[in-house]
Amino acid sequence: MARDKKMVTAITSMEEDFAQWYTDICKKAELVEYTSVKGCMVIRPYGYAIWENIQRILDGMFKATGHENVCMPMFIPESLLQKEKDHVEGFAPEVAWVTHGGSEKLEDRLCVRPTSETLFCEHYSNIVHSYRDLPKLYNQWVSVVRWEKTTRPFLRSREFLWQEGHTIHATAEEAIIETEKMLNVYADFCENSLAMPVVKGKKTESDKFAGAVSTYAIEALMHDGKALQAGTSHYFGDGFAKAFDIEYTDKENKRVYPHQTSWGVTTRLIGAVIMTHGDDNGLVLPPAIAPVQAVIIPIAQHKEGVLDKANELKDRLAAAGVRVKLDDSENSPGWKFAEYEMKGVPVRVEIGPRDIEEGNCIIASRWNGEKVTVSIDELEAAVAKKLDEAREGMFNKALENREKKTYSCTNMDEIIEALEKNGDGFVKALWCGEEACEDEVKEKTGVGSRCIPLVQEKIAGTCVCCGKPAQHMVYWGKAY
RNA sequence: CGAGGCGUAGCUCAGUUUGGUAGAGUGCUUGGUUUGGGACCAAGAUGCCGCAGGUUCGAGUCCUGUCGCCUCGACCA
Repeated sequence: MARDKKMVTAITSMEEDFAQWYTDICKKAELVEYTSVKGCMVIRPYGYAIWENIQRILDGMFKATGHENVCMPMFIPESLLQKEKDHVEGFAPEVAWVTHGGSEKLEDRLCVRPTSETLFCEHYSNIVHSYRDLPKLYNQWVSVVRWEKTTRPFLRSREFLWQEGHTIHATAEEAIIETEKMLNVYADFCENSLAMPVVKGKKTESDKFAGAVSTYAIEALMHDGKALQAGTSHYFGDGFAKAFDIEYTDKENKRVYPHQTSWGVTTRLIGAVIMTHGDDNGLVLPPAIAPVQAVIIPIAQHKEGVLDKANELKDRLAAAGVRVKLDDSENSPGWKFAEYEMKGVPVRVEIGPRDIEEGNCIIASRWNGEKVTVSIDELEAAVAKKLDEAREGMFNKALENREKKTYSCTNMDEIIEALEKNGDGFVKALWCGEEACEDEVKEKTGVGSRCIPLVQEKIAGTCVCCGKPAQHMVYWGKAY
C-alpha cells in the first residue's frame, strides 16, 4: 500500500528546493557533519559505512581484473608536478601548498596531491626497465585535495576520498583496452550495485583530463535533471612516459616508451545515490551498499515475548547473510519508522503481539513504500526477495526518470524549447566536432557537452549549432 | 571569484527597526503513563548572541573588519 501522506516534515521537499533537500538529507541521515575548514567534512559512521561497502565491492572488482593496491605519499614536490605541461596547467589553480616544515621554509614547496599521476610516473621510471616488467596494474584508496571555491558535501569537497587506478602497459592497444575495461567496471558497479543507470561516453577535447589523450566518463542524470559525472577513465598514450623519462627495453632490444592509463571514482558516488534515489522521506539506499539492509521494529516491545521474537528474527536474518539491525530503543514505533526511512534502510520488518499470535510479520520496502504480511517461517526468503526487488525497482525507476528527461533535438530552438517545457535533463543532439559550436550551444542553451556516448544514434545529419555535417551524437546537460 | 541571503541553546528560529536582566518550540536528563506512522504528563539541565576591534554609563541590537554557511553564476570528480 503506497502512502499518500507525507510523514516527515523534518526535511525540505525536493520540489520546493532540491539543493536544500540534498543538504538536509546529508545532515539528517547522519552522513556528514561540517567542520571549521570549508569544504572539509566529517564523514560520520553511517556515511562512512556506505563508503566502506562501495570500497569493498569495487576493490573486489579491481582485484578480479588483476589490479594490486599500493599507497603513494600525499606530497608532491613542485618540481615533479611541473614535468608534464598540460597536467600542471590543469591542476595548478586548485592545489594546496605546504611551504614550511616546522619553522623552516621549504626550498621546493610541496603540493598536497590533487591526483597522483606524477608520483606514479616517478615510481614507474624507477621500476620499469624491461617489457618483462609490464604491465603494472596499480590502484590506491586515498584522499586528495583540490582547493575548490564552491563546496558541497560529497559532490565537491576540498578533501575527498577516492580510488585512483594507474596502469602502465607495453603497447597503446593494451592501454586502450584497460581504459575501456575500467569504464565498464564502473558502469557495471553503478548499475548493479548502486541501481543507477549511466551513460558511457568519451569527453570532448575541451573537457579532457589535463594531460590525457582521451578521457572516458560515465554520466548519470539526477532526479532534478542535472547531470553528474560518476566516474572517469583516462588514456594517456605515452605523453607522461616521455615527460617523466619512463622507458623500457622491448623484445627487439629497442628502448621504447610505455603507455599509461588512470581511472577513478570518489565519495561523490554517495551524492549520486542520494540524488538518484532519495525522496521526500529521506535517503533511499540500494541494498548492496546499505550499512543496514533490514531493520527490525518491535511493536509494543514491553509485552511478553515481543523482544524475544524480534531477537530471533534478527539472528535468523544475520545467519542468512543480511546486514540486520534490531531497534529496541524506547522510541515509539512511529518514530522508528520515520527514522529508518530517513536513513534509507531498504527493508523494515515489523513484529508485534498480533503478528506473533498469527505467525506473521510485516515487511515494508523503502523504495516504493509497499507493505506485505509474510509468514515468519518464510522470513529469510521474503527479505531476500524484497532486497532483490528493491535493486531492480530502483534501477527501473531511475531509468524511467532519465528517459523522461532525455530530449532528442535537431536545432538550437528545439533544445531551448525542450528544456523550458520539460525542465533540465539530457539533450541528445549532433555535433560537428568544433569547439566553437560546443561553446555556442552552452552559451545559448545553458547545457554543456557531457559526453559522446559510446553507443551512437542517428538523430540527424548535421550539427545542431552550425548545420555542417555532424561527427558525433552528444549528450548535453547542466552539470553538478 | 562575482551577486544575494543568513550566523542567538544540540536543532529550527524570535528578539536587532527604537541599545537597558537571554527567549520560544523541539531535542536532551529524570520519573510515570504509553506503543501497528515522528505519543502524553510532570520536574530539570543547557548560551564567549560566529570571531576581533570600536562607539557607549551600558551592545545580541549601532559602526568597522573578519570567518563560516546557504542560493544563483563562472571553474571543477
